[in-house]
Parts: sequence; structure tokens; C-alpha cells
Amino acid sequence: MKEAEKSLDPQLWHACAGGMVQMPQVNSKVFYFPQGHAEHAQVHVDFSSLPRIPALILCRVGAVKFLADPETDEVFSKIRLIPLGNRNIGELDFEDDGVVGANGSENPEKPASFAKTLTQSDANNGGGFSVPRYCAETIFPRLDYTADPPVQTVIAKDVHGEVWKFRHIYRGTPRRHLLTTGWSTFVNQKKLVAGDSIVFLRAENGDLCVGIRRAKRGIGGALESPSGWNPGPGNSVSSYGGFSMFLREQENKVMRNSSPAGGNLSGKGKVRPESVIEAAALAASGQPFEVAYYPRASTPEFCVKASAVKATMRTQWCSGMRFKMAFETEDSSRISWFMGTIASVQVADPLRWPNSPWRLLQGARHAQFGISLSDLHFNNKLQPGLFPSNFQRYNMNPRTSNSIMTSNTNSNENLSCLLTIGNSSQNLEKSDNVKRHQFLLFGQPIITEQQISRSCSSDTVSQVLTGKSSSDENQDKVKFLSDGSGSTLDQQVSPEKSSSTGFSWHQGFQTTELGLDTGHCKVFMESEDVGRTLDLSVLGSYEELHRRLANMFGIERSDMLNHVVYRDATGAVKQTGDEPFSDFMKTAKRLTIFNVSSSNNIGRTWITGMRNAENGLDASNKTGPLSIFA
Amino acid sequence: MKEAEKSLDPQLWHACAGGMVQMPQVNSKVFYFPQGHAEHAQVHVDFSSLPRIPALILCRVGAVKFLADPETDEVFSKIRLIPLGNRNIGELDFEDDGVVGANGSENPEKPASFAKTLTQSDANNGGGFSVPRYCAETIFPRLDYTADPPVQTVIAKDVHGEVWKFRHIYRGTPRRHLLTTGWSTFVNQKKLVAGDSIVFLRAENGDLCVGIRRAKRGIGGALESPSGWNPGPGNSVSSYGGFSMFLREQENKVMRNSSPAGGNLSGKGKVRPESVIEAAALAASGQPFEVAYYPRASTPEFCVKASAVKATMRTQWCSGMRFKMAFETEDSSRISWFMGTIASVQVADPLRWPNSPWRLLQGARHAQFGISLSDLHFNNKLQPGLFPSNFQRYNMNPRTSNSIMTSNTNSNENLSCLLTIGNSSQNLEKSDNVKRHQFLLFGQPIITEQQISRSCSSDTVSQVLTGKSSSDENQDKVKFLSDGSGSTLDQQVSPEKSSSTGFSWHQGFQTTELGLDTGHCKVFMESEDVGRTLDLSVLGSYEELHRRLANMFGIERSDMLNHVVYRDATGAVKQTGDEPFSDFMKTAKRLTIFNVSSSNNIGRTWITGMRNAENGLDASNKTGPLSIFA
DNA sequence: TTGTCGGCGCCTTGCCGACAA
DNA sequence: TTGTCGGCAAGGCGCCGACAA
Repeated sequence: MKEAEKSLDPQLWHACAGGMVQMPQVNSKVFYFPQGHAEHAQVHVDFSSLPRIPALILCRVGAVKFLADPETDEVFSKIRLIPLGNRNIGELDFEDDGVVGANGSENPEKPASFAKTLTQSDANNGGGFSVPRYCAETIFPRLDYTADPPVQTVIAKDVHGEVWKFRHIYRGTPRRHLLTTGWSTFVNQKKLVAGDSIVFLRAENGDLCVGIRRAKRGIGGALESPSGWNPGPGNSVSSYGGFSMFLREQENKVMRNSSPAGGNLSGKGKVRPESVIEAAALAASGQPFEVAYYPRASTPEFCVKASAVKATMRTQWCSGMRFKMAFETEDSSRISWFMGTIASVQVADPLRWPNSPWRLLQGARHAQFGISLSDLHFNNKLQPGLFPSNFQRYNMNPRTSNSIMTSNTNSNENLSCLLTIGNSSQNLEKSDNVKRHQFLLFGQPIITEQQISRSCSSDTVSQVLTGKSSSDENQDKVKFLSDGSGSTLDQQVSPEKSSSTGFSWHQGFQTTELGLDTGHCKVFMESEDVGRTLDLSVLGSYEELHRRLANMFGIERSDMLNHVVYRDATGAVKQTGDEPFSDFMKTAKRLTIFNVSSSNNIGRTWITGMRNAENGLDASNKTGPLSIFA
Repeated sequence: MKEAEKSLDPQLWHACAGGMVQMPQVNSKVFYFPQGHAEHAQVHVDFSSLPRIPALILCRVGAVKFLADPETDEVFSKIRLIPLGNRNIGELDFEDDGVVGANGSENPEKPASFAKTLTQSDANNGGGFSVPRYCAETIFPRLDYTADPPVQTVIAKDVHGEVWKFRHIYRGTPRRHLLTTGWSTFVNQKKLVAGDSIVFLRAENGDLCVGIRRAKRGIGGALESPSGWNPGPGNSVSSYGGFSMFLREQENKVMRNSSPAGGNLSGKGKVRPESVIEAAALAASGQPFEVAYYPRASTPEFCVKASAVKATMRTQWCSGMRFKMAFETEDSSRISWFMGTIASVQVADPLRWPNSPWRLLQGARHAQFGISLSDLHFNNKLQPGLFPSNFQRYNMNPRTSNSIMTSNTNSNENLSCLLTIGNSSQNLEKSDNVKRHQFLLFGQPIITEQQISRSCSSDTVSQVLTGKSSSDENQDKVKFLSDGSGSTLDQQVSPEKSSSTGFSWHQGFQTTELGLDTGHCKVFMESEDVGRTLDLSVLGSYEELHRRLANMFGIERSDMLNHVVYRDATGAVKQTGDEPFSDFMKTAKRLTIFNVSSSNNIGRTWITGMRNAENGLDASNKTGPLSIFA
């Protein structure tokens, strides 16, 4: 990759980055969080080769470059930081820490811009683009309405300065603004799909600019990204399933036409762990360094303006406290607020970073939503009142820890709702103070530890899934839980309808993280959210297995044939019967029974499973033998 | 790039590599030529950081991996070599140097295979593939001729093991074999264009395999590759021009659909110079090393079996000797022979590699044609009888030197025919023993030094262009010529018709290599083959320049306006008048006057020029200030 | 106001035999 | 024997207004 390093218009950059993204000004002071930088790399960064590094390092901003990926158009920046020495935080002067906000540089005027999330119709192959009236009238060049129909050619420059031409027409009854000719070329070239956003911006010199913000892609999002958004239920299984199929087909198309390297639109690997190590080492030794920051990467900022850090450090967060967080509806530039109650306070990684305030500040912009509001549009029925509960679905990876915390709290208190799945009943037996109520939610058995905290959501149910396993957790996990709080947090909420698909992914992720001993196998029904654990070592044949599964799920044994697939430790997906039972017994790690009735559904889920199988292979490098299946 | 490193079927590998490619057997002995390795990298490799390295190093072959590029399907191999110490060549035992030939491994049976160069119709979007009868009947599965029409699905595996399905039908009047459904998908996926070849092979296990051999792409082929083939004249200017345009349009299409990285189908940069340095250093120090070898890269082998080297070293090549070389018609597996007379013998790089036999052996497979016969198909009218003269057009890069040589010969003797161009008349004045006959060939003045050597070709005229410049050659060149032979060889033949375009490219290349002092500028007419040198420092204005040019070429001065373009030292292409004359005078390196009459021609040539301008930028890294223009 | 749909025309894709090299 | 061409049909692409949320 050549370092063209051509800084683009900061206004366009900010428009693409999103309204909540702020960049520190040159010569301002910021705190650099190596931990946050590591999270930004979205892979595990092993700091063990370095001496202990401070959790946060005060730096002066030497330079900021506004850049865009030449392939994906994703905006990112390179920030040069000069450490200011290892003085006590209290002694420091935080005054001149100006921040370049959404309005770009020192110019207080926000340029006229408009963002729209692409609908299916917008992204369809045979279609045009429905231009919202506001955009057409305030951003686009003035149309001559005396013509019939009024039509013009709109010329827009992208982040690379490349020029795109669109036919802009005002037609139909009732009249509406549309981009027709040229639009589908743009969609194809930029490989846009429904859910991605497009930003139109009228620059100061009058040029019309166009930028894109890609939706977080990939079904395995929750698997790939520690802070990834778990799309979850919402508008029903079928609609989501259909959408994921669409994505896959698109992706295939894209992959066939482009090199494998070019197909990676979803990020990851943009910041390499070596870069983090290098930066952290330089920072700790007081030498200038440069970091790349991808504002769309859904991880919290790791260069936070010094005054904000200082202000937030004054607050002692503890569970039970109410809090309020700003986030922006990206396509309309309004600020929305989310209010909630702090559920748990916990140091993210007490071994490596003791007393680190990282993600404690979830105020000083760690509280910012890493995911953009546009993601919420997957839920077509979404209403403002649902935001809080949706936010709770934000997937808090146990590895990267909880977002809200102090250091001396019982984390079992104030949890909204514990939905225990899989083999976690073992945990419950250990924590003797929990009450067990079994009830059905959307037809699925749910075990709660506490009643719903009404403060989170007024008309929906929110649950927190405990993903913790007891004795069979892997080494990594043991370390992480060693602070004794005894509960790995992971939140999931189903606001209106439950989606088995969504849940299964989630569970797949958890299983990935937890791992299982040989002989034990997770079993899932395609249509159900809840998995069970089965000890294969007590079984002697496929017939016995099928009988057992038939009993377990109350279905006909004959229906089992050709409907049970599993993944083995190597990641291969097989059907029962593919290999001798003795081999199956040893290697099967996750087993899924497909619905017998709907053949359509089977096809779809099978493909989904294959997809996750790929992700599973990746993940296995990190956590050893595992099994994922949706 | 991940090292999948999955060795593919050696038979398929050899079928794709071409019939002339031989790979050394494991445990056999070969000589490793660092010089050849460097040429293989196709960029300048600077050995100056290393101590002096032997010109050839005897090695044992540790391992051979047969691989294929995951993106382009280009076959290559990795050869592990273990140096056998620095003993005197004469003392060595060359016995067990078995070679894996085209028939693959030790198996003496050559598998049934067939290669065909794609015609326009084959590569057209809306078309199928005309299967030569031989291929259909001996390679494809047997067709049921009782059906009407006979039809079957042919399934073939590519180098990655990926399966492709083609509808194979025998229809039409007269009957012919065709691949229809599935073919265009294959063409698109593999990004094949007319001129590329496809190889069908029936493997030993009965599987049908399909491989591809890409034609050397890009108009600047002769510029990019030291041993590149100069397509030259042939079936008229317009047909060639048309074809090159076609290539360009195809390329654009490809580029739009694929990432920039994926667009590089033409090679270059496959072997990085660092790898060469590393290998050479390890080889010199007697440590095992690995080299990658791209048999389609058109550079001579640099791992040559030891016995062949030894045998050839016995021969004292000198000019005037007759020689005979084998090469294969790749699509029919016949061996053809080329016979010629040695024109000049010269050490390739006497400073860096004194007494190196590199390219002394263009016998021991250095004489092999680096280019495939398929390149000759650009000349549609090509007949077997023309091969010799066509071969003479093979572009012998002065840098990489002449292929046939000894060290004590007057290189001015026995030259087939010297066509002196540009400012080389100065040379002639220095070599007082040459006779000067001026005559016209295809309307161009030609100065011969000797009569045509009839032995080269019976019905065509062959010439050797002397590309030598006198006092204005650059440092690099001076070094190269320092052995005193005083003649840089470059051969060019126009068998039937002359193409100004072809000639111009050739000249462009020569000018590149030779370089010019500041102030001196090469001047070319678009329609002419012959360039002149102009001392810009004696001119004072654009007007004076135009007047001078008008005189020089006998055209109207007014016609000059807007028809003179030039390239400066940075590689930029400009029109006269774009910058102040004083700047122009200092930087212009090559100047071209376009035909005024035919606007069509101008357009075409302009595009060609731009293309070459790009190549010029690359080349400038190697030779300093230069000027290329076609 | 704008997202989605069916209608429909145009243009590309791709299969065919004719024809000629 | 096989390369190229025009014919032609199918189907995808893409523009349109209708309709409804």
C-alpha cells in the first residue's frame, strides 16, 4: 500500500466520519490510551514484550492528517503525538486542548451536508436513488423547475477527488427528487449495499462532494469485533435472514470481481498490532509517535482531550448511579440522549493495566457509542423510545470488559436481567444467593436472576446473558475473571420479537470464547435460541445420538436424518454419518438440528452456518479448539 | 500474501509454464546465476551492498515446489538450493543433474494436453470458444455423436483445484466443437483477453485440467522487460493499433472491477530485489537459500543444470559462427529451430561480473527464447518461413547485453545489416572502415554497413539497428561499453511491411537506455522511424524551435502549433508552449511531432504516447533523466 | 415526503448457422 | 477445420409512475 498521504478536505472527512467524531487540534493536549489503541486494532495485542506502560500518557498533538482508504473510501486520520513526560496528572495544565469538531478546523460554520442511509431500493441494481427533498434543495445545485420534468446533471467529487456524474430528475406523482443515470455505476464501483450511508456535502468553494459510510458488515460482526454491534432480533427472523442473504450474494459478486485483498470492506487489520506496540513503546519512552485512527471502527477514542479526562476523573462512578450519554442520529444531525443506570463497575484488565481508567470515562468520550445509529436501522420498526433497550444490546465482549464500573462493587447487583443459557446452570448453583425463576419469553425458557430494571426501558424487556462457564473456561478467560467478581457480562435485549438467528450468533460467539472439553458438545435447534450440552462420550452410535436428540427436543427420530450437521475442531462442517461415529464423537464441537418442515429455511441457515464456519477458523487461532454454528 | 504453498500437479504446472520450461530434479546439481536472478526480478538490483559474488554458484537442488499465483493463476516455482562450496568448476562432478522436463517428474509419458491462443472471437464477451478438433477428440471426454446435436458438460479443474463447467457442443455447418455456456464466465473470472492462451490437460487420473498462459500485456512491453518482445510491424499499422486499443479498453474494464492490486496481471515485481540480494548473499556464503522462478517471465533461466553449463563452457563462441536453437510452438507442441549467425560477443556487465558466462551459454538454455511463440501471433500473417526474421526482432536490451558472445572479437564484423538511426552518423565517421550506402526501405532512409546475410532469412530483409550514441551516452552506458567493442547491438527486422509505430517504440526504448545530455533533445516525427538530435541550447524561443523543426522535417511551420509534444526529465508529457521556453530548453528530453493530416492517427498515437510515458517513469529510476515517447 | 413495486423498453449477453479463409 | 459475422431471443438493467406508508 502506497502512502499517498494526501490529506482531504477536513469538512468532507468529518462528514464521512460522523457527527460524533472529534479530532484534537494541533498543539492541543490529549491523553493517549495504549489500551484503547490496542482495542482499535481489533485483534489481541500482546504487550508482554514491553515493560509496563502507563495506562494513559499525556501528549501534545503534533499533526493531524485527514485521509481516506484508497480502496474502501473509509476515512481515517494519522495523528502525530509528542509525549509530555511522566508528570502526575494532577499537576498538569489542561487548558489549551482545543478540539476540531464536526464543523471542521477553526471554522465555526458547519458546511451544508446531508447523510442518508441507503434503502433497498437505493441500493438495488436496477434502481435510482431517492433524494430527500432537503438534500436536493439545500445541497444540490438549484434545479430549473420550469422544465418538464426538471432535470440536471449533478457532479460530485469523492474523497479521492474523483468526479461522479448523476442525472438528477424531479418527477413522478407526487413529485420527488431522484438520481438516475450514473447512480448504479456509483453503487457498483463503491460496492455499496443497503444500510451503507451516503453523504452529500457542499464544500466552501461550492463544489459538491460525496462520501460514504459503510455499515458494519458481515454476519460474524459480533465474532470479529470486540465491540461490534450484535444486530439481533428486531423486525423478525425472516427479514433479517433475507438481508443477510442479500449481503452474502453481494459479497460473492464483489469477491469474484475483485482481488481477495480488495474484498475486505469491513475493516479489521487496518491497524496492525505491531503498530500499537511500537506506538506504546515510543509513548512510554517519551518519544514522538504516530497513530492511525479509524473513526468508523466502532472502538472508543484512544486519544482523548486532556481536559475531558481530567473532568471525568473527578467523578467516582459506581453502580446504581444514573447516567446520560449523547449520541447523534447521523443522518439528520440531531443529538439524542440515552439514559441508564450503571450496572457494574470493573477494571478492564486488572493484571496488565491496574487502576486504568480506560472505559471508565464509557463522560470523556469513552461513553460514546462506538456504533453508529445507522446500524439501528436494521430494525425497521425502530422508534425513539426503543433506543435505550437497543443500546443495551451493544455487545460487551468479556475480553474487553464492561463499560461501566468502579473497583469495589458486587457486580451481581443491579444487573437488569440475567438470561442463562447453555450449561451456565452450573454457575447458578455456585452463586447461592440468586433466585431462579423460569419463564418463557417468546417461547424460549429464560432463567432470570433479578427482575427487570424498569429504569432501562419502559415497554420492553431487557436481559443480560451470563456467558460465564464454570470449570471449562480456557486459560485466557481464567485470567480475565481473576478479579473475583465472578460474572462475565454480556448484554442482550429483545425489544419486540425474538430472532433465533440473532440469538444463535450470539451464542456462537460465547461458545467460541468459552470453549468446551472434548466429548462435550453444544447442541442447537435451528429454530431455537437455547442450546444444550450433550456428553457424546456416553453415546455409542449415530442411532443413539439421534434418539437422544429426538428426546431432547421432542421431535421424531426419523426427522433427524440428514438434518443434523456439526462442526469439528478443525472447523469443518459435516453431516452426521459423514464419518465413523467414533471419530464424530471425538471431534464434534457444535451440533445443529435443522427444521424439518421448511426447506427454504434450511437452505438459508445452512449458508449462514458456512459463513460462520469461516470466522470460526480465524478465531481458533486465538482461543484454541472451538465450535461456532448459527 | 499468504503462503498457501500448495504444490499443484506438476504436469499441469508444466503445461502452463510452456513446453520449453524444464525444472531441475531434487538432488540434482545446478548452477545458480545471481545475475540471472536479478534479471528475473525485472527491476534493477543493486548488488553493491554485497561483497563480490561469484557469477555462478554450483548448488544442489533441495526441493522444488510447483505453485500458482492465487490471483493470476500464473505458475511459478520455489527452488531450494544448497551451495556446494566454491570449488573450481573444472573439478566438479556434474553427473547426477537430472531435470524434470515438460513431461513432469520422472514419468516419461507426456500427458495429453492442448494449448490454444484465444482468438478475438474466443475472448469476445458474447461468444463461445472454438475447440480445435484435436483438443475435443483427444483431451475432452468422449462425446456421444448419436445425439443431435452431440452435447455434454465438460468439467475442468484449474490450478487451484477449482472446478469449471462448460457446455461442450458439436454443431454448425460444417460441424465444429464449441464451448458455450460457462465459457464467458471463465473468461471474465480469469480476465482473459485475446492473445492469452488456454491449456487443457488430461491428467493421469483422468481429470480434465485447465490452465492459462497470459500473453505479455501492455504496449510498453519492450520498455518494461529487458528481454521483452517488440511486437513490431506485421499486419499493418491499423490492425496493430486497433488491437492495442482493444487491450487498453479491456484493461480499463478490468481495473474498474478489481482493486488496484488485483489489476497487475502482467507481472513485474513478483520477485523483489531484496529477495535477490538475500539469495545471492546466502549463496555466496554457502548457506541454503530459496529462489522463486516465474517461467513465464521471459527472462532466461538462472538455475541451469550443471552438465549443460559445463558442456557449453567448452565451446568458444565467436562472431561469425553459425548456431541453431530449439524453440517450441507452444500450442501444438512441435519443436521448431532457429538458425542464425553470431553477430557479436560481449560480456554482459564487465565491471560487476567480469568474465561471467551469463547469457554466453541467449546452448545451456540461456539461448532459449524468453518469449513464447504465442507472442508471434500478433502478426496474423505469420508463416513458418518467417520465424527466423521475426526472431531477429527479439529485442536485445543493451543493458542485459548480447546473448551470444566471446571476449576477443571485433563486433563490427559479420553484422547482418546495420540500420543506423538518429545521431549515429557520428559513430560512422569514427569507424572509418565502414562503407556507407544510403537507400530507402519502406520510405525510410537506411544506412547499411554490410550486405544482408542471406543465411538469416530467405525472403525478407533483416537489419541490425545500431542504437549506439557517441558522446552523449550516460554514465551507466559508458561503463557498459567500456570493453571497447564499441557497438551496442539491437536487432530489428521488418519482414513485409513497415510499421512506424513499432519502430518508434523501439527507438523510444533505445533512447531510454542511452540517455542524452541536457540541452540535447531527440526529435521524432510521429510517422517516421528515424529520430534526430537537436541541441536546444542554441535556440531562443518556441518560434525558433518550430522553424528549426519545420526545416528539419520539411513541413509547414504553422502546422507545428499544437502538434509538438515532449517529455521532460520528470517524465511529464507537455505540449510546447506549456512552460516558458527557458524551462523547456532545460528539461525537454524527447520531442515528437504529430502528423497534422490524419486526426484519427493523432488520437491513437497520443494515447500510445501517454502509455509509454508511464513506463518512462518507471525506467527513470534506473537510468536517470530520460525521454520516452512513441 | 419517500420507499417499494410492477410495467416496460432498451441494450447486453450469448447461442446459432452462414460464410469464408 | 475454424475464425468471424449477423441474426435473434432471452433476460437484466434501469427509468417510469402508481400507490401507500
